Amino acid sequence: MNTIELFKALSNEKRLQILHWLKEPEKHFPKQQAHLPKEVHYKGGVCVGDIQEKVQASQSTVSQYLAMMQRAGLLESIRHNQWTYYRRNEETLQKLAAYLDKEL
Amino acid sequence: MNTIELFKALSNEKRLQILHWLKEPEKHFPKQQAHLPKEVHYKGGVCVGDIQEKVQASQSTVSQYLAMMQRAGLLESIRHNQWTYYRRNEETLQKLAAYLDKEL
DNA sequence: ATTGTATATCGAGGTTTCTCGATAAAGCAA
DNA sequence: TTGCTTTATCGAGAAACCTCGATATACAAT
Repeated sequence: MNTIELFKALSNEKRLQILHWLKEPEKHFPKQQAHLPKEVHYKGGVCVGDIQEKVQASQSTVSQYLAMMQRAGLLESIRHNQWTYYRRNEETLQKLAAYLDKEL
Repeated sequence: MNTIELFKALSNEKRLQILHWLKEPEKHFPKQQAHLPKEVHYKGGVCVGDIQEKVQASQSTVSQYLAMMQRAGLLESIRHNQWTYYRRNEETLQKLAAYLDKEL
């Protein structure tokens, strides 16, 4: 867990918002995954396009934000066909919360 | 509590270190406050010079770091004579930890 | 094969951050 | 007053971040 990298990733309004939305994906992305058949359904994951539409930034910006958050460990992803689904990595978030609470 | 501002302030190795040191000031700044008489002693506060000596950065850098952390709410300060004593603002840290644990 | 869609990467311009030395301000000591 | 110490602020150059459009890649559909 690279704390600095994590705090940097969290230091941006839009990235923070994305992370927040992904806490309740079915709530914030109601029409999500119209593409995927249920059996392949990536639990809690939302594709880049749906996120982009909501966050109001260019496609490349959103793609880079998501990649950055994944590098920091905040998100994880899988690719299915042409879509990449991102969801939160709760383990990292838990660890960070514990670090803030106990060590910092 | 401005979350973005807080995360930015935490996104720097040296600032994070200072915050950490100030958790146990008597441990990390043993010869602290030789200047002050006990009755004026600012509990847990450490002066800029002592912090600068330990963090290894220029005087102006350290002064700016401390001011920035104070603006974000991570630190608080009082001035006594020519010294400014900085200590942690535990309330903000508590709130941030709670935010990370519950809301984020 | 060609076209279309979703995502990633590249290159670049503008903005912010990092960090410093120089200078200012504030207060103590002679 | 003059000088000394401590901290804050200013100005600036280098590095990092933000954000975009253009292009590349990967795969599906026709």
